[in-house]
Order: sequence, then structure tokens, then C-alpha cells
Amino acid sequence: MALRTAAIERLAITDDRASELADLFRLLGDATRLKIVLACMDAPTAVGAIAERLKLSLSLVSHHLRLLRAARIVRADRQGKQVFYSAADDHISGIVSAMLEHVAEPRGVDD
Amino acid sequence: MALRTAAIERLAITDDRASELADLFRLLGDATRLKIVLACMDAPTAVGAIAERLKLSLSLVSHHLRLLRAARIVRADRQGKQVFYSAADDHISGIVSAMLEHVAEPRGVDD
DNA sequence: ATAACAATTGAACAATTGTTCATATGATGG
DNA sequence: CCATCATATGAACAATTGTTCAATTGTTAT
Repeated sequence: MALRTAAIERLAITDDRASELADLFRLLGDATRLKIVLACMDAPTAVGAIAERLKLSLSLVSHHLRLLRAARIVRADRQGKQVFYSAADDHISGIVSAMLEHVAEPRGVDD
Repeated sequence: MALRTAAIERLAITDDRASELADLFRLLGDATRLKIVLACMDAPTAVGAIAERLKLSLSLVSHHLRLLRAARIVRADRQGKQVFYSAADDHISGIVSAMLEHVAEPRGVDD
């Protein structure tokens, strides 16, 4: 039923709404940024820890996190000097999971 | 359980797999391309019909469809001179729906 | 106040990408 | 075979975007 509702909304989607959606997808559409999302999806993680785990510069991680936070894909919680990031809600995890399933699907014979 | 499995995989995600996922998200991350996906998601639609409905050039629509088809986000079915495009599977619709819900969510007080 | 640690920000550059225009391919009917 | 319709492709340009380096802000402890 949730799918049916979405199908109806989809028919009447405005350009603004499409752009809003696209913006979110685009943020997940960079490998580095996606890995950052995945890294702080399991448990709240500090910027430095993310950078270390993924072997990325602090600056780069912070830049990406700012974009992700602005889009409410992740949320920031300051705890002393450190800022812990985590997934903003369950939609994101669900979306990533669904895409993982899509990738895992068997290829057709004609491609 | 599907979520739990995905969560486990997430911990051990490789760089290649992250890039593969990101590529898919990036394709949905352009407003024009996303509208094309939405346009042929409800029912199989010919290239010309999509272009007309969205008021885009045939060339542009075709270029985007080629990328979407290569990523198996949409599938192509030739019927005479026309080629009808439709969503490749249910994952895509589910993903778009989930993102629509994410957008529809009430904002927090502090942003 | 100062030092040290953690994270953020701004500017600049290289690389990627969306769009357009022109041309080509494939299918159908005369 | 030729003309026409429908889609696809290639090259080129403008615009966006990821990354780096340097400098800055915020927080805690001495």
C-alpha cells in the first residue's frame, strides 16, 4: 500500500520535488561519500575515526559530512571535542539495502 | 532479516562494491534523468513519448536512457520502430518511494 | 591565557558530467 | 530501392563537483 501511494504521488511529481529527490540521490552517488555514510551507519562515529578507518583526510571527510548533514542523511551529535555522526533515520539504511539487493540480482542473458 | 543481512554486508563492503552502488545512486542523482525514470516507471513508454511529456529533446532523453539501461535501472523493449522503456525491477520503485518518504518527513526544530 | 586536540571552512585546481548540435543507424511502408 | 519515422551515437562545450592545502573555529585541560 505504501508502494501504491508512492505510485500515485509519482504521477504528479513536480520539477521541484524531482530536484529535491535527485539531490539526495546525488549525495549517495559518490563512492567516497557513500562509504562515509556506511561507516557511520552501524554506530555513531567521530569524524577522526571515520577518516582513519577509510584512510581519508580529515578535511575531505568533514566536507562530505557537511553536505550529508545538510541533506539530513546523517545527524551530528557533539560530545566534548568530538562530533559523532550517525544515520539520520531508517529510510537511508533501507534505501542502501534495497540498492545492494538490486546489485546482487542475477544479470539477464542479453547484457 | 533482509535488513540484518544487508547490515552485515555493509560492515564488510569493499571499495569496488561501494563504487558499484554509488554509480547507481549517481544515475538517479540528476533531476532530468530521475524524471525520465519516473516517467517510464508507471507504464512502458516510448522515447518520443517521454521526450514530449517532459519537454526534452529526443537526443537528451536517449542519452540518459542509455546510461540507465546500462545500469539496468530501466529495460528496453523494441516494438516495431519504437522502443518502450520501463523500470527494470521493483527495487528501483521501492528505492524511489523510500526516498520520497524521507523527503516528506517533518524537519527537526534545529534546522 | 595558552597549548593541544578535534573539526570546520574557504579558495583553487583537476576531473567529471549534462546538454546541444549534427550525423548515423535501424525499422517500416510505398 | 528510397523515403520516412523513431531512436541512437559522437564530438564539443559549459557547468558542476570532488579533492587538496592552508587557515580558522570550537572545546577541554593546564
